[in-house]
Amino acid sequence: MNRNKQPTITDVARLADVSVGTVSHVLNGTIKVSPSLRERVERAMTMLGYEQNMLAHAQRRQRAPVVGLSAPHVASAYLAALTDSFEDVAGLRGYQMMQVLTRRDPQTELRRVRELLRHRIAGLLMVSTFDPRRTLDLVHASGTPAVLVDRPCEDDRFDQVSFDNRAVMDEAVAHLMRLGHRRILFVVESQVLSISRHRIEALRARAGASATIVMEVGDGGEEYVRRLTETLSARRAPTAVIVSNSLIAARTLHVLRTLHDVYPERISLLAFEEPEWANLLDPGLSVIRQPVRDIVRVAWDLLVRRMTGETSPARHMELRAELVLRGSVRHAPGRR
Amino acid sequence: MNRNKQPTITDVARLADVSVGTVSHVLNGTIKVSPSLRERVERAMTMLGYEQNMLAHAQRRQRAPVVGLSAPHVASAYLAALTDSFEDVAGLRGYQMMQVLTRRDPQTELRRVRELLRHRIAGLLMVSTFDPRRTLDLVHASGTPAVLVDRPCEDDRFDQVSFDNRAVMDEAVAHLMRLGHRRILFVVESQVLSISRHRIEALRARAGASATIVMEVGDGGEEYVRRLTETLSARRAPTAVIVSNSLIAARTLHVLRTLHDVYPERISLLAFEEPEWANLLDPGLSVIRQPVRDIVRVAWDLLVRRMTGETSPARHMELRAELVLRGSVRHAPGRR
DNA sequence: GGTGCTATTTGAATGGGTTCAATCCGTTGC
DNA sequence: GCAACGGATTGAACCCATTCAAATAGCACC
Repeated sequence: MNRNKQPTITDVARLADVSVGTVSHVLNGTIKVSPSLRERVERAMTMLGYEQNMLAHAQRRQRAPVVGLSAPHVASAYLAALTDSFEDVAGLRGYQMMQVLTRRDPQTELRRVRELLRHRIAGLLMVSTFDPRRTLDLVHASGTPAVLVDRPCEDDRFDQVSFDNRAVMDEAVAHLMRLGHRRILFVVESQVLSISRHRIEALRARAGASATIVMEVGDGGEEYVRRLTETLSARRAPTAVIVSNSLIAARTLHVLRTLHDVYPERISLLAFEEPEWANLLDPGLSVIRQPVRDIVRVAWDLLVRRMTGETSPARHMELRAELVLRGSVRHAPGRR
Repeated sequence: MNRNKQPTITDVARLADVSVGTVSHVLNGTIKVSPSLRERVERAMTMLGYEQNMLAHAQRRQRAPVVGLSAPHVASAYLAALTDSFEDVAGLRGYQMMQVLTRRDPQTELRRVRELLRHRIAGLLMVSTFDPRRTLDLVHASGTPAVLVDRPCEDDRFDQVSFDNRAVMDEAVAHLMRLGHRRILFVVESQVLSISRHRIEALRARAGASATIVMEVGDGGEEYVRRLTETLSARRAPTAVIVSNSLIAARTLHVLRTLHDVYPERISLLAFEEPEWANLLDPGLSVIRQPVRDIVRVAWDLLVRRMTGETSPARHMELRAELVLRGSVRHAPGRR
């Protein structure tokens, strides 16, 4: 393994017989350099196999050409797509992506984001935990531009982009009610998550509190299977289930299929997020589709604005999500 | 936005009335500091809200506490899980993860990995493209420790960890043949990928070249749907299809279901990778399961060894993959 | 040839840490 | 009481870039 010292800007300058300043200017296009010198410098760089040291670069500039991404995990199709999009757009603009995972835990989020900030990243995208306050204080104190994505938060210090969960939930519930559903179960990861609260509000506002059950299930482990089975076997069981992500959707489908003769005839299923397999099932899974590339694009625009020094008041943007109906949503039993 | 200068180690030293050296030693545990001084320093740090500047730290040490991950994308369940595991294990050891995506293109890989290396990362995990040679030369020249994951490569300069694709493919094909299958279609992303070559070798060795068809389909777009439909509708159509990843599996399932009365009775399906939905389908999807956490753990161990200066010859480790049979694999039609 | 411009080029100061040789100081042994 | 020792502490040099004030070069015009 060749651990020889790599050439520095000084080596390049010596070989090209120019000052280090000139080399730096060629490297960064800081000021105009005459074609002849530029060429000499570039030749020297390729001869030596010189690679700019971004640590020194960033150290001097006080910001690394790196953007951070903090998210709960990357296991869900939704967050994987978000990560993918972000890397794509950041890479195109010459930024690297440094990613931390919060495992849904505010403490972990605080610790990992603190570590990120120590690297003097130029900007940060956060898909926050249910309680990001201390983390946000830290980010704010550091002066690092940040945009909160997907999960709105009572905080007017940061730009935010999210989906209009209330509107799409209202649309979905209205549709279920038109189909005759009068008892709706909503399964959420966590009630304290802002998006869950908004969805629950919309659900209750449209269907009435007495017609709804909310079940909180974390990541939907074995315990969930038991509770769901019980709830769906009760005498006045729900006729429609809405789940808040695709991981829970998978678990729920499993349960629905073990119960005898209920799915999809007697119980309808609708999921937030659109996993790749939604359309492979029979019946197809009805979903609420959230356009990931759009949210990343909007968030990136906001982030770039802040990174280039814009200081206008924080904005909160909401994008529309889309209700995609497939065979998993049917008329309530006894109707039509 | 508070863009005031953050406190430096000098500020801390002044406030605690010690030298900067002492503060640095408290920060990094470089040498022993007496409890009384240590406490004074720590108090000063919290008073000022000091956060270590990792750029300066890394610049002096010539290595950032950052590990790189280069992978084709994160859209597949397999690569998402790999990313997740890597972030987990790296985070536990105080490293940040900087990720680049190669989009399956050697040029992009070269460019993005070069950018990574400029950040003087301490180590690199690569899930390489089909032709990583120039990238590997660059990595080698930089002296950065690296481990090649999942996709073996003719290169004895780097440690490698992969699954034993030949063995598991042999096991799978042997099983299909016992069930009477004599014409097997193998659908791969790209034939030039080393894992594809190994799988194809094992397939042909076991089933005979004349009994196998290999179809190359990239990411399995519309074109693939057409070609697959055609192949499966031919007079002597294959009775078993093996696909090399879960994205292609999804597409393939779709096609199988549009064809009339063939799946799963007349055509069996087996997929490399285990997507979360494998067991949700009816029939369940048979898969070749590749334990992701294991491969990351092994790779990390190797990487740490190199990062701490071990110079033994490069090792090539192979892990066993596991054949998981479900309803999608049946007897060939006419048999039993 | 000299003057006055402008466009390039230079190089020393700088960023915020780490590190190591030198210093300091308290003990121990005689 | 003094020398030798060893552990704790110090602070100047260094890492490799960027940047800006100052020097220089090139050119047109008289």
